[in-house]
Amino acid sequence: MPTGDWLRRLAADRDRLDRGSTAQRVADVLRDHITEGTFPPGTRLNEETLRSALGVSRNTLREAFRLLAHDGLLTHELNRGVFVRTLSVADIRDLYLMRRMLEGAAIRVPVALDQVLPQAGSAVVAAEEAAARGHWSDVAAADVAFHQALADLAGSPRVSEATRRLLAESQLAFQMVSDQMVSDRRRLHEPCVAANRDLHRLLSAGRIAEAATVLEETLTGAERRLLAAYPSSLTKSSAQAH
Amino acid sequence: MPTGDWLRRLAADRDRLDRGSTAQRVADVLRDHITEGTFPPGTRLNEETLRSALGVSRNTLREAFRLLAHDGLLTHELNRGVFVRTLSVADIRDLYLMRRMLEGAAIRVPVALDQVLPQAGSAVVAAEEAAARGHWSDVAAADVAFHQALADLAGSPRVSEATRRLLAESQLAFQMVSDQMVSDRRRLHEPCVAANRDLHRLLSAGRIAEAATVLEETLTGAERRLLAAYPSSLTKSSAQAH
DNA sequence: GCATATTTGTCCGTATGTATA
DNA sequence: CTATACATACGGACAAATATG
Repeated sequence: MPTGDWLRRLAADRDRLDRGSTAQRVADVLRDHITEGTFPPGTRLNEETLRSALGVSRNTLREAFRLLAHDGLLTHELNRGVFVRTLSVADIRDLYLMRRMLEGAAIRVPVALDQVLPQAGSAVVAAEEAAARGHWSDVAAADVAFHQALADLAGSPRVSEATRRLLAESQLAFQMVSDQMVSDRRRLHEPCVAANRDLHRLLSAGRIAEAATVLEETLTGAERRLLAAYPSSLTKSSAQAH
Repeated sequence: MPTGDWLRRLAADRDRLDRGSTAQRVADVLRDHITEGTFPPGTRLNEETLRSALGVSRNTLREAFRLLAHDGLLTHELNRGVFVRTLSVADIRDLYLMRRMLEGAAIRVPVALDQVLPQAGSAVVAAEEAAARGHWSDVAAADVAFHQALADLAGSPRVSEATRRLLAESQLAFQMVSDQMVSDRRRLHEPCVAANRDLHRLLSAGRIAEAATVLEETLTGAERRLLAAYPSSLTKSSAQAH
């Protein structure tokens, strides 16, 4: 692992560790850095380096690793350590297959429609505002919130939790293909804004069957854009360390 | 925790720890004992007792606990230890809601039909034979294998893995209501045998829409039987320890 | 309510096995 | 093949929380 700029930022995150369960907070800090591209997919996370940078014990750090591995953001390789998850083409297809299953089923059984639909509406507005300003990573975050709200419609803790993990992995997929380039991120996220607006409108009107169709097309479109951007990023293999 | 008959059986399992990652193997041993009712839901698992019985270190045992908590079989309570998961009525409803979503979607997109359908057939035969002999716990195991095969039809690692966890939790639900009584277990599991046979026949014939309907009814029926048996088991609170 | 014993949470140091240079 | 680096597993220690009398 290269001792770069992120080491300073990790040290600055040490004050965030003051509240809550230690391992959980460490996991939160690392999760942010992973989804924001500080640690690109394929990066190996060194135990000792992170331990001293964060000022926690090995057991605590390993517990945080386990939490993130549970979310699919890290992979444990026996006797080799933990790595930021790299997604294959098959992974991306699988990811979106399961998202279509869960989110599609959730909007067809909208038990918690009244409670959750406003949240979806807020996410749509947030995405539109961020898109107008060209803040594409904020658009991505709002898109995540929107699709989480769709899954929450089922009123099922397990469906919501499973979707939370799938969405975290989806962000990983964007990290793999975007390389933080503005043009890439715009091309990937811009189409979602209008689609989510349509979806919210259809759901508000109770036109569930049409909403299901739009959702299916939206997710399939996002999958297609990811896969189209994928091959180019295979050549530049992700940065390793130490 | 009472030092009962299970202590001997745990000691006998020590040789199973010879292959694979230690914590993973410990988790496998404990998982079997939980799903087979050695440790009923609500039981507190004592670290020191299990550690000495299995002959592993505390850290390794705690790692195994984390793996099982990840599968939803154990729950961690701060400074109180780990307990075998107890499922509420809401949990059981949620469990079967998500199973209907995933298995239902899987049989509608039977990508891996040729590879997986034979396994489903074997599970049907095994269930029929076990039912003829009155081995209801074997019927339950075959039913689990059958529904796992249904989920595997999607050809999706994530759907298969999620279903694996849901099925483990479902077994927990049966543990909560059955109390190992033969009449109870028969009433719970017997209806599944013929239904699974029907399902397999319909899938083999490519009659997917009908299969989806039967699957929906089967899962809803199992859920209904579990919930009907649930209230009576609330009075006799689950056995605690020490 | 209080004091005691037990149990868990956290951390350290070390030995061993494995992968990599 | 040797050497180095690293993860795994073990045992021990102490503080904090809980359970027991």
